[in-house]
Amino acid sequence: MTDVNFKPSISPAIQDGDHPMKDTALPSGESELPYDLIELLFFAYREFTGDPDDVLAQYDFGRAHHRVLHFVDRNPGIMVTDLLGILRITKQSLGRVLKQLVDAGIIEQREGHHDRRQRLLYTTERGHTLAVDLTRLQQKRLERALIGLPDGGEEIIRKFLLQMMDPDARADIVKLVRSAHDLED
Amino acid sequence: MTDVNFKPSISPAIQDGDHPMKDTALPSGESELPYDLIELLFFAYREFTGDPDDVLAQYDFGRAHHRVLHFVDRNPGIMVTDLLGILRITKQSLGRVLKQLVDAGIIEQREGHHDRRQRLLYTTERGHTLAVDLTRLQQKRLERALIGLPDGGEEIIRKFLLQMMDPDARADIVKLVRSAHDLED
DNA sequence: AGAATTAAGTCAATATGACTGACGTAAATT
DNA sequence: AATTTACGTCAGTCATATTGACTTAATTCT
Repeated sequence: MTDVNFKPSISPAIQDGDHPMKDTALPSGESELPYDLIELLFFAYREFTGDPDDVLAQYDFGRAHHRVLHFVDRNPGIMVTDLLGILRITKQSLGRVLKQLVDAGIIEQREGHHDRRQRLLYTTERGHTLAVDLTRLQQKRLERALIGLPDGGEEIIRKFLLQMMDPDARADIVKLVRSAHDLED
Repeated sequence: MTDVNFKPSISPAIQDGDHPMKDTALPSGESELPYDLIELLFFAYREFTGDPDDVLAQYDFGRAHHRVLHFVDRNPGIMVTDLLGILRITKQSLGRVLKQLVDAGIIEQREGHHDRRQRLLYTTERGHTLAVDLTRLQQKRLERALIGLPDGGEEIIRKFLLQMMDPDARADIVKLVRSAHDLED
């Protein structure tokens, strides 16, 4: 361990009261800005994506590999083009990560039957196992987060997250996510 | 525009039914894994962080700058050490980003009164304005996401996000986020 | 008063994941 | 036959992060 502060005091210095402009005006309703939700989203998402990291590190993989693995495992036989569309990265970016996953025996490519230009993507048995392991880590955190919510809480979370998407993107997302289709109000 | 697929069809090739192992077994209750929440979180967070990008690009800033700006604006007079703790990055990483923000007149550093080693961080007037502008972008998306949720929906979201954190980290987060303190169950 | 610790910063090298731009090849579509 | 699509590759770059070593100044501890 070198320089990094893992568990800091997190106590901003409120010692001297001469902040330049805070407390002085709040010109246009700034006090109503949803700072709490914004920050909670930041911290929650960081924790959420952090869980799989240790496991992935054992394979010399990173988050990019996780994302590819996840969506291939969830959409067996997906085309490279469609995967690029989901991840919104370039094929050059995908290329390196995908090659490493194929070389490691996590993902395999098969020629399309109807269209022989396609290299359809599948997880191998090992790859599927890894994908499920990582999902279970995230499942644990989600289950803890859902504890104590009122009835229908999970549905509310789902609706909230879906509505975070631009309206015209929602249909596509719902199609992709599948199990969320029951809240297409 | 070159190679990138911005609005793809997102329709995994379900054409050929010979997936290697899917639909064949589901050995250990995999069907109950919360794939929908996991994917919705991924897409929702991407949209959420994507909003400020265009504005930031005009200043030649990226997400790293946004995070620093946000937490400095929210915690005027914060110590460098505490900021490092919140962001969980090294001071070398912070160094470059912070220098650019200071050079651009977005953040200013002042010597601590009680401890002259400290370089307490404040947003300038310009910096504060930028921070608020970015927050308002995210506010818009959040408000759209909260539409149509039942009464107490926002509280449920807040509780969910807070419970995504490890229990021992929650107190610190609550202290930092402040406005969330009413749900410390 | 002297030693140890803390706050902040710097130099140097490296890794990861992304990007742009330009091309190439095979297969399908028009 | 011409065009488009699917996929891949070569080459260079950028943003953000890392590790490790070291310095300076100021505070705290003994």
